Amino acid sequence: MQLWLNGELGQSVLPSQVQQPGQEITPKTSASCSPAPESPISSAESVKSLAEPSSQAPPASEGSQDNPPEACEPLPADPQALTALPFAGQSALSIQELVAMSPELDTYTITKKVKEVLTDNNLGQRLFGETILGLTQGSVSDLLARPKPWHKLSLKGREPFVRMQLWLNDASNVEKLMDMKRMEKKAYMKRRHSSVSDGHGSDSSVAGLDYSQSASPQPQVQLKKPRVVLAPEEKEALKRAYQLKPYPSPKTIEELAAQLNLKTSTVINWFHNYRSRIRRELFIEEVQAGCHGQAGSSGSPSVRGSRTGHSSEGESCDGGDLEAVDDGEAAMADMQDAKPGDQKETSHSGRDATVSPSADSEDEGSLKCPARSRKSVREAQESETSPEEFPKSQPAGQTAGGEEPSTSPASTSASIAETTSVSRQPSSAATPSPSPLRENSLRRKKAANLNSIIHRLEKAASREEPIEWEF
DNA sequence: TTACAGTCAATAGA
DNA sequence: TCTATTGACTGTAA
Repeated sequence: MQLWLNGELGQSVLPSQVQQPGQEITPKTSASCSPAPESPISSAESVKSLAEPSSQAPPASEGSQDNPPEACEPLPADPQALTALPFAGQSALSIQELVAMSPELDTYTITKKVKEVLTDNNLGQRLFGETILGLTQGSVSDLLARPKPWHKLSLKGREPFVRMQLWLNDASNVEKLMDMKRMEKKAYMKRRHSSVSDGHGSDSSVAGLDYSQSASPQPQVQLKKPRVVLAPEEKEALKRAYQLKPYPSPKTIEELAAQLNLKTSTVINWFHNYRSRIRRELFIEEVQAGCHGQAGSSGSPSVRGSRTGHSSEGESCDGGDLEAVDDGEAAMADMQDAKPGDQKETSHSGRDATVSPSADSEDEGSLKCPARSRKSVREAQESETSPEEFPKSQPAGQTAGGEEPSTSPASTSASIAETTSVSRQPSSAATPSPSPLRENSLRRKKAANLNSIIHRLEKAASREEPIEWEF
């Protein structure tokens, strides 16, 4: 059933965005079949287009006879199993149906394979994502770099993997993609040429229009709000706050926001994103630790270490990338002291270590790997502390769950404390500073202040009493 | 309401 | 030009 890959089926599945080689591809619409009102194309469509690059791709909607908005595309699932899925001829199953019927796939292996193929054939994530998955480059990058285990994925989250598997099922797909790439390039050159000869701006001008012009009169042009870029110090502060309390109360969030001079929504988003990304890192570690496929060295420190070494949350949350200690750290002393006898291994693992085999129902995979499930994470934290308080004893070196001491948030935060943000390249958000020296001292001051905030947070937590923030 | 999953899209770095 | 990162947003579930 290699759908589109193989032929007819193929037709109905590709995310269409890909349209004609020369045109702009607009991924979006992630959900293949879901009704995506505003989005121009459905992933389903784009997928399809892939199958037939320049062809007169039949109206994307065609397949959809049964289901709503897009009957969507039929996709094959797993190499073998997927192939066995029932497809009703052209109209086959919708991607969702396929996903639902798909056997468990090894997301790690799939992404690995995809990466290999893309690399070997010099195909970019953008093209692949937009044409095959109906996703943007950033999403593809993320997906390939940090695939979540199948059992942790929602149906929607499984779609890209099913698509990838389908794509991998047929070697000729690579060729098709390469053709597309060539065509795109050709089209690009053509455009470039024509625009140049026209004398007016090249693409950039076109693309740039939005911006430059938007600034102008255009009525309905709402200025895009600039992307917020948190300064290293701010991130550090947030990370520390996270170590103390991954689920801060609204009040705490407000206070943090006020202290950091950020919007509360930014702080909220940061916590959401951070939790979510940390979780993902943990999943990856599980896989890499071997608990995924082959049993075995489950979570050996070494494995973990190597991984975290570079991108794991550990790094992110623990500041593996931080450097110098800041003197203003005095305030953090407590935290450091509190840290669990140094049994840490710096990595976000503070959290995973915590996980107890307890079990939360997750399926096999998770059972084998002590990953903390959403529930367990929260339970761990909430069970011991009221939503309002900080995980009191955590600093003592135990994770909320109170079991394995290994890395604890405290230790992590401690490490963070030791390495305060100085040194990283000034983020765009940082205010331009007069001189390096001055900047440095300002930073130190700021860092000290942030530390102090955290320190108070911590104290408050241990006291269990709300504190008034005045820094 | 809150948290999360999944994404987008801006941006930085190579 | 491509990939990685990350703040923000949307939809969903509890």
